[in-house]
Amino acid sequence: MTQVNAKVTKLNRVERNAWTKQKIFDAATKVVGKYGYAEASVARITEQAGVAQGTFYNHFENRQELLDQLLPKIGLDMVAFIRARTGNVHAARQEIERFSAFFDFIREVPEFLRILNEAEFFAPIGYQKHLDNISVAYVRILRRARLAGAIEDYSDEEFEAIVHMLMGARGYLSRRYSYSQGGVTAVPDHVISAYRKLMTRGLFTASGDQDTP
Amino acid sequence: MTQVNAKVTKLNRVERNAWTKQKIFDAATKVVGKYGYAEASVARITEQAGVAQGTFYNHFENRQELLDQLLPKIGLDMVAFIRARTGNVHAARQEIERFSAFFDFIREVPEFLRILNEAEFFAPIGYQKHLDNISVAYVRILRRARLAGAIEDYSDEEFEAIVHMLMGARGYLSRRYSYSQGGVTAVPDHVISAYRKLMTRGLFTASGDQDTP
Amino acid sequence: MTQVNAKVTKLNRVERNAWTKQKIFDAATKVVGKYGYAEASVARITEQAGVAQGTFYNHFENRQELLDQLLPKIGLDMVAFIRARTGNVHAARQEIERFSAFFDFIREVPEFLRILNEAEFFAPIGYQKHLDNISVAYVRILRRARLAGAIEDYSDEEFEAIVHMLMGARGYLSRRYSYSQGGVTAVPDHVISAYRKLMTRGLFTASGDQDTP
Amino acid sequence: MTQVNAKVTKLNRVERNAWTKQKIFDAATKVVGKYGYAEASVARITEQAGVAQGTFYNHFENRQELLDQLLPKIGLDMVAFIRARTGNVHAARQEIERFSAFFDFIREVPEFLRILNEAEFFAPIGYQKHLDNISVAYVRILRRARLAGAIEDYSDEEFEAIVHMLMGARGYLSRRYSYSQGGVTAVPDHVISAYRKLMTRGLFTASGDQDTP
DNA sequence: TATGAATGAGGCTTCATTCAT
DNA sequence: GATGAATGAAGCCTCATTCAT
Repeated sequence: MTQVNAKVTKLNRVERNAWTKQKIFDAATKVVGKYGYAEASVARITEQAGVAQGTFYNHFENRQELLDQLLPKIGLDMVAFIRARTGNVHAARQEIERFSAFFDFIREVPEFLRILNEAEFFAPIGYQKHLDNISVAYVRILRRARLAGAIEDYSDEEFEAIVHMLMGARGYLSRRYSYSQGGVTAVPDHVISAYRKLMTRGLFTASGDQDTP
Repeated sequence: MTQVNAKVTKLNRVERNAWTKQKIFDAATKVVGKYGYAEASVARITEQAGVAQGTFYNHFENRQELLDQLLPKIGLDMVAFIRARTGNVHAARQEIERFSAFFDFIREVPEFLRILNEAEFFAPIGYQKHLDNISVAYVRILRRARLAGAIEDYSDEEFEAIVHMLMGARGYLSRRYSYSQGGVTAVPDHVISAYRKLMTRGLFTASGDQDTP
Repeated sequence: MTQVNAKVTKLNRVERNAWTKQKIFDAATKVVGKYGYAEASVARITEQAGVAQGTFYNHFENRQELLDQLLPKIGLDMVAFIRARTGNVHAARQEIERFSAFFDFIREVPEFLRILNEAEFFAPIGYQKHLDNISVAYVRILRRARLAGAIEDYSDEEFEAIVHMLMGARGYLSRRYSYSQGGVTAVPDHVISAYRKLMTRGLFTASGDQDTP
Repeated sequence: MTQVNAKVTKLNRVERNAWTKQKIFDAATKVVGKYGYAEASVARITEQAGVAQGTFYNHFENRQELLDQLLPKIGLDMVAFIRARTGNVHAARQEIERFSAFFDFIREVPEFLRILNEAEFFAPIGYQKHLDNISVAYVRILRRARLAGAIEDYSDEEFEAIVHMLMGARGYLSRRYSYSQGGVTAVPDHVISAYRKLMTRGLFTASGDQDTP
């Protein structure tokens, strides 16, 4: 929602063009964030943007194209946000920080949650793009941790699975704890601590369970 | 999809009634599984069921009511399925079995995945009911494992968070690995092994990370 | 709403039949009175009567037939009611009494108002029958008053027109003043007095207006 | 039914817009006049208007909104029509003229009758608006007549009641005498004369009836 | 490029009536 | 005669998209 220019002063053709498109983008973010994809009709979006319905089709092939661009765009903002909040500490600590920062971002951009959650079904292309963005970056982080000795005995393939688990858990928890009527609430401490424990010791004690049966 | 009777032999009124409702249920399962809730119009469902559109409203108040009944119904089938596949072994091993059995069930009832995934947005009431069904049972299992000494140092609140994480991870992975055009594929071994490791040792080594900073 | 028998003791075939039909009648009176003809679906009426939908068609050719029987039936109750309230006084006084009694009846049978008012459009056949019932009786009354010298210089044809005017005025006023949420209110005194004046002196003074121009 | 332009020559956007709305209005007038409100489906109206069903909703929020605008619109035409036909004569004579002119208008705009009569139930908002339009004007006329000495001894409250009676009688009579299959017939002379007598002398002779009993 | 009215397919739901039991 | 599930036509409304201005 990078509002380019609150006051239109003197824009050339190209700028006016981009400015209109941006208005539509911002409107879509608000509308989808508030009502969800299903209720995000072109009429509603253009009304919110303050342009005519026809204008929409000068900037997007169709409704779906816009919807599919929404999540990846904001998703990158999220990556930047989380990276900025991650200190230079031990890998396990970093992961907890990322976990927390994720929830902070949701509070910062409340629309994100709904846009993310519903995207899988309403904007599958955009969703896939977002997933790739995130998971590639995440696996890289885990590899680096392994090099540093903070992770042992996980293969690259297993990393990928782990990343998906973490993303899944995260998404799930965010839906469970972060929705609140009107605003977004913090995640309770016990969720954080459970996450830390799971990350550092696993759930079960080793006794009585051997890896190879 | 408990097809009561493939051939109508001689049913009394009550049975015919139930049979019709079941036909609608089965049809809905197929339609939602194939096209998703959003495309599951009453017209499509009744056509698939082989009844008139009006008949639908003799059995359900409205479209939403049916959609909200779909997941909890199949969800209980799933619980039974998983329970039947869980041996009397150490708690950690059991959890892995459950994890695997979940994916087996998806192959058994391929519609379940989509019905589950989309329910959160399209059938929120049914989704909540399903969630409660599952998470209550799950927390009980974890508590028992704690009593048996297989889990240490997790509080009840943390259990709840863990359950949500596990459910989230599971759902996510199922979407990632189980969709295939037309059919459903098995989950790769490295996903299982990654899961086992996460459960039994956590992700990170303890060195360099203290619980209290 | 002549509830034949509160307790069903021992009825033969014919009596049971009449009893069922009466139940449907009473139910229709309540339903139309409360919701209007448009909302008086067969389903609603039979539900209120406590019989199955199919039963309805054992007693009435179709929905319309019932609706058309409703008003004439209650209309005759009204005539009887008004007659019972009309004293043996001068014709003009009698007319005022009838006018008042009409509004009393509405309070006695609150369903009547709606059944009467909407009948013109939803049960035209029944409406016409009711109209004939009433207007024939009314003209007879006026004739008698003319014989007695209480009315002068009105022809039979003009009587008919007057009756229609009186009925029209009455119906209109009843709608204007008698509806109240839930119950029925009395008609204000000034309406009664305006009516009396109109009946006994007309609206305009004679000065300056000759009958023949 | 102010047909702006039978042939579309060269209209700008605003004009085209108004023109379409007018087409829908005219169509609705015809359809309601012919079939009544209950049968005036959006499909029928738009078909008659020669536009798509969806177009309807570009000009009216919903079906009811149009229906509620219909009567007040034509009602004002009627007021103008009647006023144009009312000469500068004695008040009583004027009232007779209005009475006659009302029936003339019905012959001029045959749809009006049905639109007026059914409005009370099918377009209550529009009906109320129309009523207010008319009755306010009517009471004003009566007051002026009282000032001029043409009416004596009626209070303002009684005026209001009288107006309602007159409107009721008029409506009733119009339904009784003006409907004819296909066309509209004139009102018989004896109705007019009965009306005049009622207005100028009342119905009953004074003898034997005192105002205070 | 911006506009916004026009389009028409498609969705959900209601309801009078039929008919097998 | 009573039942009530089944039927299918019809109604209102939404909405993505097109197109003339």
